[in-house]
Amino acid sequence: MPKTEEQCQQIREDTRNRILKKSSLYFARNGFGDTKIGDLARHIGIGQGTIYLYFKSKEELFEEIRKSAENQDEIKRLKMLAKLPVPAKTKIEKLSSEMEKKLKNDEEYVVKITILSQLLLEQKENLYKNDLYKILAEIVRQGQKEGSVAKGDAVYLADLYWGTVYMYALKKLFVPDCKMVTKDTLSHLLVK
Amino acid sequence: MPKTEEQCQQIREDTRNRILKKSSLYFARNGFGDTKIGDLARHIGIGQGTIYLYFKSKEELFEEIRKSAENQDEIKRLKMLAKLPVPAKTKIEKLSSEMEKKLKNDEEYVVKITILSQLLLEQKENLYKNDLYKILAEIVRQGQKEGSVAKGDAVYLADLYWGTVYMYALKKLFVPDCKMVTKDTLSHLLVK
Amino acid sequence: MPKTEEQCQQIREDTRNRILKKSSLYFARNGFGDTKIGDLARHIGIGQGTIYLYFKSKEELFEEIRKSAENQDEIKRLKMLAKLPVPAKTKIEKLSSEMEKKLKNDEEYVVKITILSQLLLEQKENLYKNDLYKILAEIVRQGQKEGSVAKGDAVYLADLYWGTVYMYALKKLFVPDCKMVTKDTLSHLLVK
Amino acid sequence: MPKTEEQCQQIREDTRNRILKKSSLYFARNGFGDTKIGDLARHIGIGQGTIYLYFKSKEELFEEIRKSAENQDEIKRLKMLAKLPVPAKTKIEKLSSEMEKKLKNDEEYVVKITILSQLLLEQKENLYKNDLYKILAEIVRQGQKEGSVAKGDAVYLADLYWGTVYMYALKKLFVPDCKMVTKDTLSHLLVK
DNA sequence: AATGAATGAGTGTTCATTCAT
DNA sequence: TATGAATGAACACTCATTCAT
Repeated sequence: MPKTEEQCQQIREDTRNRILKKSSLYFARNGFGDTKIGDLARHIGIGQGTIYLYFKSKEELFEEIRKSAENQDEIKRLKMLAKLPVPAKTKIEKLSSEMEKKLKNDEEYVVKITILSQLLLEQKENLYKNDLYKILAEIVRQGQKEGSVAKGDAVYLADLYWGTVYMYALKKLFVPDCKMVTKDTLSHLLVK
Repeated sequence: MPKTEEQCQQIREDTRNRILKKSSLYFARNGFGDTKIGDLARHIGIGQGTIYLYFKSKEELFEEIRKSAENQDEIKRLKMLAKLPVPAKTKIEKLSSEMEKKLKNDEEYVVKITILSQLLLEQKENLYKNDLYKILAEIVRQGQKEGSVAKGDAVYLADLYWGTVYMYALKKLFVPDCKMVTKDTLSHLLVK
Repeated sequence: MPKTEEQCQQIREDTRNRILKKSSLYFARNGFGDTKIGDLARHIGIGQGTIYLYFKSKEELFEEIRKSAENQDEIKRLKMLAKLPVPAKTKIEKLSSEMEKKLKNDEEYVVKITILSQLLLEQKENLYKNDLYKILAEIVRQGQKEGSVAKGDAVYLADLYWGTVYMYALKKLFVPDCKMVTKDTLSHLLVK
Repeated sequence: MPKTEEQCQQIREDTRNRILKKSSLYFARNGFGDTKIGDLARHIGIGQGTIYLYFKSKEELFEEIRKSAENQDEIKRLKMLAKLPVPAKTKIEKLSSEMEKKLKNDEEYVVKITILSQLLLEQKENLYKNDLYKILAEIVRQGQKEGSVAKGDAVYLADLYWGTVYMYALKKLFVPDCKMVTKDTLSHLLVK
């Protein structure tokens, strides 16, 4: 007797997500060229052919992963933080605290930030026009007005901040038991 | 008109270095797996076969590049700096000043630091036992004694410092006209 | 409400025949290598797995189709025709008339003749030892004695005749609204 | 020392033609789906990779072969024949004589006509608008006026003629030592 | 020493077949 | 019995390496 339509739908959804999630770690660690579909499939725990039931090619799978790293939740959260009626210093400390936590515990987030950053690096332009940079720069400017943040190019400082986050994400991905950045270190990149 | 043995030797040496230099940029940008010998040869401006007159394999070429990134001049210079009879703050400022200059102007150095860092990331152990880390940590400890450097794990701080340098090297490699870190920012990662 | 054993048997038989019939058209059009089980199942309107409930493999299905194309009814009919106590000319005209009708209206027959001919072509030997050839050649010889059929190698003429039938079967299979051979044209391949 | 540009050009041209020629026989015999690149390469006597230096994919190679089968020399010759100031009967006899010779001796031509015919069959429309059909039909009409060709639809007769040629090409391709059509048989398809 | 056409081992992708439901 | 998701062997294609010139 055939499976119901719903069951099939569910199975397909699940498998697709499983592939995406497990692949993203693999690609983040090994890059595109060094990732072999055979190894990847074994790592996910499925047959090679199964990947091609869900993605047309290795390249499409990679793009799909990149797309999902680009999703806008992150930016929405940051926007909300930026709009809160609190001092910039508080915002920065809250952001740093969150980052510390995520970098420490949330592997999915670490992978996502790594992939997202590689995307930004490769775009070769607009790097600083990215929303993450623009919003953080805005907070920096607020902090400079309030006197809590050191003077200087706000975008430069936002760049320093996100760059540091990226660097520690990379480290987390590759170095087991690496030293992880603290919220204080992150905050002090911006606040006096 | 036959060339003298010396001339031949010289030509070989030159070609070899040309391959090494151009390749290192290519590998640093694309990684090992994504670098095709065909593309590389075209980028260098020589025939594919020529590469194999100078290197046994793609892997050997890559290793050669890594080796030259690992050379010890850097560490010697840092050791000498560490031994100078001056305050830690001065050492750190001198180091940061040098780094700023090299990151800005010396593409070869930028490539080198990128490759070296990738090596360290992939080693997965000993990261903090590397001489660069140990020596800088020593300077940090000196600074902490002298009261110019904030308290905290010296290795953590050394790691933060070199990580930041690496991050900006990466940025330089991928983002044209990127904002570059200043010697002050670098120094302030360590000194109060 | 459980079905009786008979009903089950009947259903199985029906499905099996449905697969055979629809597949034979598909195989005749696309050949073995270009026929994908997935496409075939979709074309039949059943699940891929279902085919394997009735046939062990793609190859067995194909063989089954070939076998049913090879069945001997055709030859029996021709043998009976050959034995009739009438002039060869009459036999040829009757045969041609039948062929015209079948080529025009009986798709199943068209498919069968196509597959059968491909079989004969690929056998690479014995082509002229096939019963169809031998019996028609016999009729041709009778006609030559009777003076109604042109002189010449009887097998050559039989070959010409069946070849022409095959060619129009092919045409029917691929070209919608193609011009179809007439009984007169067929007859005149043999009779003066 | 590098080969000269000319030499390379020549080698490339030669290899490309060799692949095309040998492949066309292989594809004609086995069809697209049953032709494995590995087998094909072995049959040609080159490495698998070599094929991909000259053709982007198996499909492109196949298309290239089809294209070269479609070339217009054939049609030009037929056009010239049609325009000659001689009776239709003579034209038909000359054409048939040529066909007999080519079918017997010119394997390249046999392959070409097979591929071309498969193309025509698969086009599913316009079959009778093809120049070969139109020109031969013209000759038939001339013959009918002259009284040498039997009455009837000229296109039907042209179709019968070319179909027979195709059928014998197929036979030649698959059946070794097959009986081959004579110029007389071909002519008598049209002339009284 | 230099080239680029040729190679085949290795990788990506398809598809006949199996299997859980 | 029927299904279609999953599988892996077979096949298409790529690319590091070789070799004739």
